Amino acid sequence: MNEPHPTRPDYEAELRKTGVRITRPRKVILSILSDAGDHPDALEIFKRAVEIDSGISLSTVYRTMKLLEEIGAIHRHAFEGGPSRFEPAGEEHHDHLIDIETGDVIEFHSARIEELQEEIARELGYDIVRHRLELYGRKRRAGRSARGG
Amino acid sequence: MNEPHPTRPDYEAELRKTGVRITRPRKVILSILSDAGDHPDALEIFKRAVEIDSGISLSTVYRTMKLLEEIGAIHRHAFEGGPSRFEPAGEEHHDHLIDIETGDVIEFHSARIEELQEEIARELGYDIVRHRLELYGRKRRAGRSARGG
DNA sequence: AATGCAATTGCAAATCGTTTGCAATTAGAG
DNA sequence: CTCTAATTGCAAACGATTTGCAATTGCATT
Repeated sequence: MNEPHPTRPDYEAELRKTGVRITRPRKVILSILSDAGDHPDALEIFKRAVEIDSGISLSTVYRTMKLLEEIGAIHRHAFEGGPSRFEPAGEEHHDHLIDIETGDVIEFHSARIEELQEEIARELGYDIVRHRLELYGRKRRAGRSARGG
Repeated sequence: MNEPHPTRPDYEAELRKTGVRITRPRKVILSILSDAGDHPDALEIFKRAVEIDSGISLSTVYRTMKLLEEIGAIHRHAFEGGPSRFEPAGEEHHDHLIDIETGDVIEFHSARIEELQEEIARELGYDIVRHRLELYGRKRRAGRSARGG
């Protein structure tokens, strides 16, 4: 068995805390998010949800994602091109490397880069509110030396 | 007055080079881009264009931006929230700090960050094809040390 | 367990930024 | 100046997301 995330988020608790109803559609969506190891978009979440309860609508998925984002339970990422993709907010801060061939997302973190960002902003007279660092790349061809091909 | 860009791009030449027609609408749009010191979006370019030639359509602006992007004459940036914004491709590579209050864009560059990005990607087994580093912040309240000017 | 009502839903229509099909116009080679 | 393919404006189509609305439902209350 593989743990999708180090910190399994208890979304229902988070929702209750904000005085929001735990409805059937929300339960389904929340369960999907809980064990999503990837970074699905709204449509993908919708598809997974329909398999569990065919009555769920795409609007509800969008509404739920917005709700979860507002209470800070998930993060929304608008990677180049595609629709927004989501991930639980539990983990600690990280940036993303997107495989431009597969769409796979790899998380990474660099304290040094963060420091440099702060430094740059400071020098420009700004306070960073949030930032976005995305690397778009492709898997390096293993084996022979660096060659085009 | 003020030089919008260190390197004033000769868009018409670039277009001619790719065997594309220099039409009236294109001339207008190109002239706007040439002395745009900011990072306007398509609608903004359209508005400026209409002041010069009221016959220009928004579709043509979009088509021209796409064309210029394809030949590598401009860069498109999809900053959080808003529509794509454009800038001449002439300058050397840089990233962006976006003032979340005004929408102003400040350009910066950090060789060190670039290096670190490469290093990270390499360690993850990837080659970076492109990347995106955006800082979203607000002007620091002029406390004591730094003074805005 | 039944009640009541605001929160939530599904649906369809609306929205926003952008692209596209098409018939009319036009740049620019000959 | 002629010719034709490239380009245009327009409106309609687009994909992702949001919204109005009437019907439904969670859940605090009896």
